[in-house]
This record gives sequence, structure tokens and C-alpha cells, in this order.
Amino acid sequence: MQSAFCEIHRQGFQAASIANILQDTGLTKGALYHHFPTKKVLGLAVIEEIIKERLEGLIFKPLRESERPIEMLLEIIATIDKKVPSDFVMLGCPLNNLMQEMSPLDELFQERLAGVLGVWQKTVEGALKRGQKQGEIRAEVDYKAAALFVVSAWEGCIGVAKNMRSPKAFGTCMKQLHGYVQGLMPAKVEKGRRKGA
Amino acid sequence: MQSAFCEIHRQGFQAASIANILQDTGLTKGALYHHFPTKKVLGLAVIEEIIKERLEGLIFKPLRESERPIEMLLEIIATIDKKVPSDFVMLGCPLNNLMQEMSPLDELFQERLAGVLGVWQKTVEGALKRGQKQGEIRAEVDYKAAALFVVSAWEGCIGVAKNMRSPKAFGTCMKQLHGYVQGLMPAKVEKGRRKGA
DNA sequence: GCAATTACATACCAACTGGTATGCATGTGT
DNA sequence: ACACATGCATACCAGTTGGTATGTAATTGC
Repeated sequence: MQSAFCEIHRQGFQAASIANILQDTGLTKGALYHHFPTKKVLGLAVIEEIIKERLEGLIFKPLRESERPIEMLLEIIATIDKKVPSDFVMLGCPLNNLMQEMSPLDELFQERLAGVLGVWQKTVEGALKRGQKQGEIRAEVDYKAAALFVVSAWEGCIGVAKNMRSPKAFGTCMKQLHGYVQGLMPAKVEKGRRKGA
Repeated sequence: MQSAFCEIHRQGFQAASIANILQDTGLTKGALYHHFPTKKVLGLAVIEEIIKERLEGLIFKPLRESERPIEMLLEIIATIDKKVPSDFVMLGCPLNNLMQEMSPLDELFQERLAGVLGVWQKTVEGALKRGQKQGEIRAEVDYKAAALFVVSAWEGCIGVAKNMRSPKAFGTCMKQLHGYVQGLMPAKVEKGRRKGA
């Protein structure tokens, strides 16, 4: 599974070679096709068991369990670039990669990926909503739209940084997203001076 | 060229089939390979001659030539979903698609794509800078970082909407980006009431 | 201790892939 | 009018792909 994830992550699903995975793991074709009927099923399993779980541990769970969701959201956004393997800047977000590649080509992929993305969105949404109750987010904010945008921009930042091959660009880009979320907060006096950008 | 663009747009570069392009255009393999030595060169030509030019006409040129760059930027962001073929929501931004697919795999692709992206970024940057001179953008705004973020979020919105297969999601997402740009403006009284989100 | 299922390994295959070698017809420069 | 380059068409090729058919060893159920 790990090997399959790795191969798919750096080649994309279609270009991922079964032969490479076999060579990497030392397995034989018979062994693999005994457990997975098709390459597609293997790919879907990677989404569900690897990609989803990683996001769960890295983002979803902390965000759901925090008592100060906005603070946590801001912290995650600010530090995500350090909590992730360095090659992720070069290779991009596995979820986004698969979305861009497979969504138009295969409904099942699209559904599964949309499922994971949906959890992400709902999690951020929940955080914003709770933050709104705590008065950390202004009352008139459309938290659903904001959550959608946060996730979208997030993926966008990774994608652009990947193309530019620049961890630094990723950092400054996420900092802007950080600023956007801060912009949803009431304009009270804050510890750090409120930066416009 | 148009046919090649189309094929690449919906299959991705690697999965794009030369045979399909030939069938679609009625050309023969000899004819194509007479003008393009390799598939890769064909792909690069598509980037330069089709994708770049489209963005140029749709975004870069209006933005560069406008005397009220911020107004123009906001308008483009607000209306881009109507100025683009409907299947672009399903298929995504051709530039972003290629970036996600090819950047880690091929340096030349990465460079060319980064070039186009750079123009985009520089164009937005120029707009923000001019807007700053006009007092439309607050003085303390880091316009370079903001421009990078605008482009990133832009692509992110398209990418997510593509996965969700939802033009509506694209619209609401771009509306948030619209809000972000407005957030860079001075907090003076505006025609439309300043919406927080 | 025998039957049957599971877990693999090997060999093989049809379908495509991008790319090329060759052939030929039409200009084109001199 | 003759040499030569250009523009294209056909046929072909080696490599790779995902997938399968067949065989065999190990495990399990009874």
C-alpha cells in the first residue's frame, strides 16, 4: 500500500506502473492481483486508507478536537509546511493530484475524492461555526463559503508552490491564507497587530 | 493545434493519444511528425500558442490595459465563470492541469508552465501595485504576496470546483476571493456595503 | 488425514504507445 | 530540365501497459 501510494504520488494514477510497485515491494503480479482485482481498486484503496488517514491525523482530527478551533486552524495553516515531508512541495498534495487527474475521467474516483474533500470542508466549516459561537468569527460571515474557499485556496497554494518548486512561495502563500482567516475575525485589538496582508 | 489542445485538456498530456488527435484532425502520423519532432514539443507548443494566448486575452491584457486595475481585477474575478466555456468547470484550467501533472516529471514543462504562471502573477502584481498608487489598495499590503495568493487561490477554486463538478461551488468560491481582494482595500465607505465574507 | 480454499508464482497476451523508415508526389531554385 | 528539398502518407517496430490463465504450495475445516 505504502509503495503504491508512493508510486501514484509521484507518477499520477494512470502513469503509475504496476510493474514498479511490484519491483519496489518484491511482490509478484499474482500476489497483487490476488488482493486487488484491478489497478483502479488499488488506487481507490490508496485514497481511502492512506491519503484520507493522513489528512485525518494531520488536519481533521486536531481541528475537530480542539476547544479553540480558530486558533488551531490558524496554527495548522501557519505550520503545515513544517509538518509534512519535504518532497510534498515538489510532488504536491496527493489528494489534489488525484483530483486534477482523475475527476473528469472516472466517476468512482471523483466520488471518493469528493468525499475526502467534503470531510475536509466540513471540518473547516465546523471549526468556523464553533468559532462563530465563541465570537472568534464575525457573525455575518458565511462560514460554509469561507470553508470552501479555505480548502480551495489551500490546495491552490500547494499546487502553485509545486509548480514553482518553491517551499518559500508555499510559505508566503499560506501566510496570505492565514491573513484571510484572520480577516474573518472581529476587528478587535489582537495580540499581534492586525496585518492587512 | 486546437485538436491537440482539446485532447490534452481532457486526457492530460501523458494520456493524450496521438492517434486520437490524428483521427480527430484527419491528419496522418507522417504529417504530424513532419511538423513536430516529438509529442513533448507538441505539448509545449500547445502551452505557448493556445493556453498562454487564451489567458492573455481573457485576463492579462484587460488587467494590464485598464486604468482602474483593481476594479478590473474584481470584475474579472466576479465574471470569469461566465466568460469561459461551460466544460471548463468539468475539465479544469488547462494550465493548472498541466502544472499538476507535468511539473514534477519534466523540467521543460515545469519551466514553460512556470513562465505562464509568472506572467499571470506579475500581471496581478502590477494591478495591485498600480492600485496601491491610486489609493485603492492599502499602503501596507504586500502586493507581491497578495498577487501570488490571488493566483493560487484562483487555481485552487477551479480545481476544487472541477472535482465537485459544480459551477455553483466555483462561483461562491470565487466570490470569497473577490472578498479577499476587497479586504486589501482601505476600509472607507463603499458603494456596496462591505461584506465580511 | 483428506478436501477445499487461500495465497501466491510464472508465463503469457492482446492492446496501445510514441516514434521511425521508407516511399512518393509536389514544388523550387538554377 | 535536372537536382534537391519539402510535405505528407503507409507500414512497421520495439517497448510497455494492465490483466489473465494456469500451476503450486500452504493453510484451514472437518
